[in-house]
Amino acid sequence: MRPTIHAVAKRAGVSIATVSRLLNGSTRVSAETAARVRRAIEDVGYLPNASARGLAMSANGTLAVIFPKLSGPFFSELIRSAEASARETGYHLLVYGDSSIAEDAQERMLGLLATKSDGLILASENIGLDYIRDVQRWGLPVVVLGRQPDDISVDSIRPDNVNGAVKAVSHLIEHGYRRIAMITGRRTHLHAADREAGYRRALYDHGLPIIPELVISGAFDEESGYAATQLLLRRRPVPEAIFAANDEMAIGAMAAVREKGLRVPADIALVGFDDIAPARYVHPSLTTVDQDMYGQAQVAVQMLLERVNGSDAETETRLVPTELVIRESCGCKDVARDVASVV
Amino acid sequence: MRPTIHAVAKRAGVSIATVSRLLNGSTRVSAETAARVRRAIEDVGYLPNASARGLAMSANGTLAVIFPKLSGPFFSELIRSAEASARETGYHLLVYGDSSIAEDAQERMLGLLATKSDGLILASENIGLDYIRDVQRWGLPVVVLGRQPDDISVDSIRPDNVNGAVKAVSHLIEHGYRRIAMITGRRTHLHAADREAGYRRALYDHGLPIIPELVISGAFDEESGYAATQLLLRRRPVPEAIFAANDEMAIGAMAAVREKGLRVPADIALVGFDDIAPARYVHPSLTTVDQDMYGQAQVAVQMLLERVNGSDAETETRLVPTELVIRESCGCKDVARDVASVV
DNA sequence: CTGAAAGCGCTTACAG
DNA sequence: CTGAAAGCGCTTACAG
Repeated sequence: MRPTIHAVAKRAGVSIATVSRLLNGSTRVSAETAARVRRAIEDVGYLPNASARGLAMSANGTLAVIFPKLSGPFFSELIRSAEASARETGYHLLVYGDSSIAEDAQERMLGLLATKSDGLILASENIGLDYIRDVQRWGLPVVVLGRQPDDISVDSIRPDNVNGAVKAVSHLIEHGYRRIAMITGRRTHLHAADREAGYRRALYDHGLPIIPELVISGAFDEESGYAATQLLLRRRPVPEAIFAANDEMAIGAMAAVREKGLRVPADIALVGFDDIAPARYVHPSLTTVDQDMYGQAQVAVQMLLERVNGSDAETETRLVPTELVIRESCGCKDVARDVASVV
Repeated sequence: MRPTIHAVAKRAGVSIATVSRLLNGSTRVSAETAARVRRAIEDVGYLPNASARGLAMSANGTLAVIFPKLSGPFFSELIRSAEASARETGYHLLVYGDSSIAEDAQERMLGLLATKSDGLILASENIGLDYIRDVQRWGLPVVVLGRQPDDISVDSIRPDNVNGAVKAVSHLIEHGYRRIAMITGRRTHLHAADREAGYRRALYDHGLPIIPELVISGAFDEESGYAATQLLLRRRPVPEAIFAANDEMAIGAMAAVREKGLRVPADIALVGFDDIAPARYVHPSLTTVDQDMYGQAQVAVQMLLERVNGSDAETETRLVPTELVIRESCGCKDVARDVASVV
């Protein structure tokens, strides 16, 4: 039997109300009594029961995050960051894979999760709007990360795609490249539209024309980046540089360029977006834009806690700054001859 | 106000005991009543309160994992796998970074965590034995993953390092290499001793001598792998292959070999251990041993649940099988000329 | 500053 | 099969 607040009270010769007050930082406890109670807590080895506390306060001091099938580093930054932020503010973090949600009868899942946490970070694209609505209807604050729920009023966080793309393309322009192609994605894709907008803005700002035949749509995977690049390489003159809307497509592009017997960046420079793990290890290493998942998760927790603490401000989308990560593929650095880039 | 069990009972015209029985799968409810209660639950949109339930049952249906500063893919496999296994058995998963634990006054941290979960997976090397003892004293089942707590009786999980090393070295031997060096670690390192034992066994099984000057100790990082290899390359004759006790050291070794103007695997073959993310992306890609973090986490949850469910069997260490991942650095495949390995 | 008591929302013997 | 009631371990007005 674990010691309860009663054991502490008995030992200290006070009522449980007093113990509780001390525990909850109330000042309405005399110094003497406080000392005695603290000793008693030590003596009996007391730890407050979270369920009892949760029941009494109707709050459980826990946040939940539903995580997606992200690639490794994104995933770990997401969880690490959310956990660290939660911890800092005294919250605990519950995690759920989005597949757990999708498979179960939503009701049940919702139920369990909804009564176990005070707020939810939804970091997956695979959860339907209905789920969000259910959670909201239940009075659980939600914050969405990495997707764009248009038809619903909910707080969300996203990387500053436009500025990231502007930085990437401006960097290429500053290298002296003028004929810069882009591999984009469907306009409906959360990030594609904004990254393309950034591309256009950078060209515009530097007085360069947008050449429609240099903008090709891919599907955000390696294969489509490869295919798009094959098309781009048939344009005359051949583009001097390619900006891919994500790293997967950039890596596909790299393969296509190589296959043509051309070199990156000597013949064609290349910049991606996201800074996924392989970006550092491909050869040449890929210049790209970091979307700062750590920062995004931090902001997510922060926004969520505002809601948990009762804010009823209008829902909003918070943009997290993106940063250019300069490596070899843009032509800034000599391409290493061996594995040095990973040593 | 969220609906409670009373609202359901009222609507269904039964007592809350009956609702509770239905919810908990008791069969002692007539079909008619059950149907009525189920409807009522739907109608009022009822979800059982986890805190109340936890308090009444003195169990909260939650497992906790303290995670380490692992590299990306290990980390995500650990969390994903633990979450999936927990979910399958109806448990929720709470996560904590080990730094959260280390910094706080242990008491508080322990307190919060201990009353919020029914069992703990400790996947970090950075937690002192005292912490484990405290948790155990509190009656919370613990299972340790990825470390070797000698002085304490606790269940643990580890990869089958010996057999992994045997496979790796045997593979090199089957390639025809005879003069096989090893970069190992301090004997006190959890994995080093076993991996070295596997190396020795493989040589022994194939009737090959163990040449002391070909076994050099590193520190499980790239730098020491690099340094150890520089030494190895001064041996005469030069080793035909190197088995590094982990991938970081193997990658360091790769750099050292290259720097000497030698080629991997043509001049010196190389095998690592762990299958970290870069292993796929270095050039040539690294043959290595997968320590199956997903499987380890699965077994961890399973062992933990046995304890949670009351098992008082002797504590034990469960070994999770390791598997050889054949890539280019052992000489099995032609080394790709470009980024094809990542495409 | 402190205590007695009600209440948070469940589960589960105990009767019937 | 079903209900009344006690109890899980806290918090928090309400008095004093």
